[in-house]
Amino acid sequence: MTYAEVAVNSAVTQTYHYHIPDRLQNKIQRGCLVRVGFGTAMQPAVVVALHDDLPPDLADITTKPISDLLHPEPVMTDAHVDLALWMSQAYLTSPGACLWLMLPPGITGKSTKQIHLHDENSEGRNETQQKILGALRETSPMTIPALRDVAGIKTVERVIKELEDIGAVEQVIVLSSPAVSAKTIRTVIRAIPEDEVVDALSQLKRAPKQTTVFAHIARHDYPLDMKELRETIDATHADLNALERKGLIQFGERITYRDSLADRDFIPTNALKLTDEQQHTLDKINKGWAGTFLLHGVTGSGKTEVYLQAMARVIKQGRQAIFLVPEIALTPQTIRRVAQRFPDKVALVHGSLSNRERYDTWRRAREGDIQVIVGTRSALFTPLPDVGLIVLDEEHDPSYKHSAGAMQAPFYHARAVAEKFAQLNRAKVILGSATPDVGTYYRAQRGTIKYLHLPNRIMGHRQRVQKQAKQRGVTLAYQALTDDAMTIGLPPVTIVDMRDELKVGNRSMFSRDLTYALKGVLERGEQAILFLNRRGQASYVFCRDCGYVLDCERCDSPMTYHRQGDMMRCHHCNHQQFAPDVCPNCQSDRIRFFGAGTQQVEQALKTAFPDVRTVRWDRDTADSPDLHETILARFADGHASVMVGTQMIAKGLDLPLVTLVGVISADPGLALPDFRARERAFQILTQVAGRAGRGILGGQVIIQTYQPAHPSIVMASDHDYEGFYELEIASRRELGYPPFRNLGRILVQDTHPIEAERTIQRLAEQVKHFIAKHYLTDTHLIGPAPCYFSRINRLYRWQLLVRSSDPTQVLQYIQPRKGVSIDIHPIDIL
DNA sequence: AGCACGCCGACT
DNA sequence: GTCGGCGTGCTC
Repeated sequence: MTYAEVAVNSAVTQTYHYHIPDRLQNKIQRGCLVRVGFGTAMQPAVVVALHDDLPPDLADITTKPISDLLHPEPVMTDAHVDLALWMSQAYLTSPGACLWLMLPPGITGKSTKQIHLHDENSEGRNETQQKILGALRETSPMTIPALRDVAGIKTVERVIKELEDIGAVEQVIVLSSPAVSAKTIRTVIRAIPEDEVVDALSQLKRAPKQTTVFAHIARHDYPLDMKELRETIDATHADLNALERKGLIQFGERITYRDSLADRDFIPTNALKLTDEQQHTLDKINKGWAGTFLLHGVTGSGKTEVYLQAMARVIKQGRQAIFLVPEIALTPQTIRRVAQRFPDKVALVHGSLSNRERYDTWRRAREGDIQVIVGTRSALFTPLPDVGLIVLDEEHDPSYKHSAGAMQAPFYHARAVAEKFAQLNRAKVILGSATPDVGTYYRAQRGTIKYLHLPNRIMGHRQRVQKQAKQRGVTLAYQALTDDAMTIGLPPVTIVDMRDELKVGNRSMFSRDLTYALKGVLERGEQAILFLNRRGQASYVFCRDCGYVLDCERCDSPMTYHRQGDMMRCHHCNHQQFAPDVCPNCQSDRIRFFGAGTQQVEQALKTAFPDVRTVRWDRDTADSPDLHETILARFADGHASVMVGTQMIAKGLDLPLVTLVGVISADPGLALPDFRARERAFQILTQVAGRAGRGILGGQVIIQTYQPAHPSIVMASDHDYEGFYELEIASRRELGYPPFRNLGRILVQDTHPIEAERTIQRLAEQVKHFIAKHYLTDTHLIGPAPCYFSRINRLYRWQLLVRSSDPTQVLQYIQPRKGVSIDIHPIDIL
């Protein structure tokens, strides 16, 4: 093994070959972190393969040596290297960017270049040179960007090169040391055998303080933390140093981990008794088949208990499990549920951990100290040695996809990556949802993945339920599923046609039905949730009298209103027309409508019911896990009786006192120019509906809409997943959308509108050329057009969608460039 | 990401 | 002619 093939951490798409110097022979393995000279710089790199010989096309190249081994052991397993290389191909991203997903930030340090003043007396030959030398006489060394500011020109590197040639300056490349490392704690331990302790104590008589300290230390035969000794028995440095000098104690170090769960107490729980249905499901998962399962279970059907027991089994086999949840579902409730079942074996991984916490979790996982990871999509890359099971709860959730707006490739989907990783590890994947992604359900129908169904809602165990019922004086109307568990029907859903409300002169945002129901809830001292679908609140136009939505005549997708010029625009094909003054369908002039936010709903509620206590739960009021907990606790404790919120209230909350869920307006999300809009709307409405009536009090759901016949609304109100699926899959088949054809998206983001458009047009030409050259008759382009959200963060956005059996093939030659993102299988096309 | 190379327009 | 700006392509 004399050559190592490595990937550096930059935008380069290739890997490079280096020879292994003698001193590193047998030390370099696949997955090792090394340092190499790359171009003129020093770069950290990961070894992806070892070779006896160079590949033929490199035969006449003189290789550079591997400069250093940065970590004595490989920093990732074979499976992780394989996964990264697969992602690199599947998502058209450099191998380096994929490999670095598996490393904690800061582990490698950064390669920086510093310019030192070498000869004090040298003179610049022109103004620019003089400026640079002047600055360096003030402070040396300086970095290139700093000198660029000083000189006021962009190509400062050239001038520095000239100055280097005349010996005035010197360039030094530094690979800074890692920004994170293990934190150690100083410890002390008794240094003499136990039977000599009494003797030693008697010799310490003249030093009473030392006697106490040593007596304390001597009682333990394991290392004690110095800091703790100082706090508990008031031991000083002097005392300890003296004892050490006398050879009575020994100093040591212990690595400590910053554990984001450390200061929370979890009361261990045992596995719950499964219903027959759950048991059958678990048995199927535990059987031989290594692959993917779809666990389709309505809200409250006990999916989580199945996950936990499947995880327990894997852990018993000495392997590890990963439990992924959507971003907004990473609530204390969820974490507690898992952490209580596997005490001291769980770590939490998500995007807002500090670098230290991330590094420590990474280390602990590598060392086999962690059996279960709970976290969001990036938790997939935790370096567990032998993953046996990956669970994706709410697998349809869009936060599993890292979307292109984020700029940081690869734009992967955690579901696809989890399945690939499981395949490499011979592990299983459980995809759980009450409303599976249409593509996932399609695969289950075709038998590519195994389908498991939990159709019944469990209310709780008979004894607990009966006790509750007695306390509240409620008669039970539920049937027993087994001896222990009772099931409960899904709550009845009423669809309210808001056009009728207008006809009778009700212009408030609450229909008569919803007002009446709220009144009842408040009188009985129960609780209600009011849900507002704010996705796509951006200005679309529809008729408040007949529900008509203006669609593009070419694309059949809703058009967007732009205040500038009073224009309607299609964000698929860029077709424009004037905004109508009257509804083309019913001639009403009430055709513009812009929806309300949570504050307005809260206001309206207080106007209607002056005494009501409310909480608002949306991204504005809760942007950290702690705030989530506070808001939730306020509601769960009964301090408020109505919760007003957006998307996030739809997720896994178990609030038994909630007997009414009101959807203020189901319409906004339906009008988005996104082929997944119907699916998203169905999912969110179904989930919201599932929030009501989880306790003994029963419950009801009221959905307000201007489109009462819309399939997403009707099917959600019937809790009819299969019905919705049949309709949706037929439409996808007809229009050639996933899962029948695949999408690729080129997104251009630029501070300059014209520049953005020019770039996308140029890229579109390249793609068209490629399609023509290869006679790709099954490939179609949608756009280029401005994105629905045409400007985000001061960046103008244009996109081109490629619809094809293999978008990766079509887009593989697009040059990676700043501001251009390629997203394979995008979920976000707005 | 850097950095070299090469083309091009502006200025002396 | 020369200098600096800018686009393109390469780094084992």
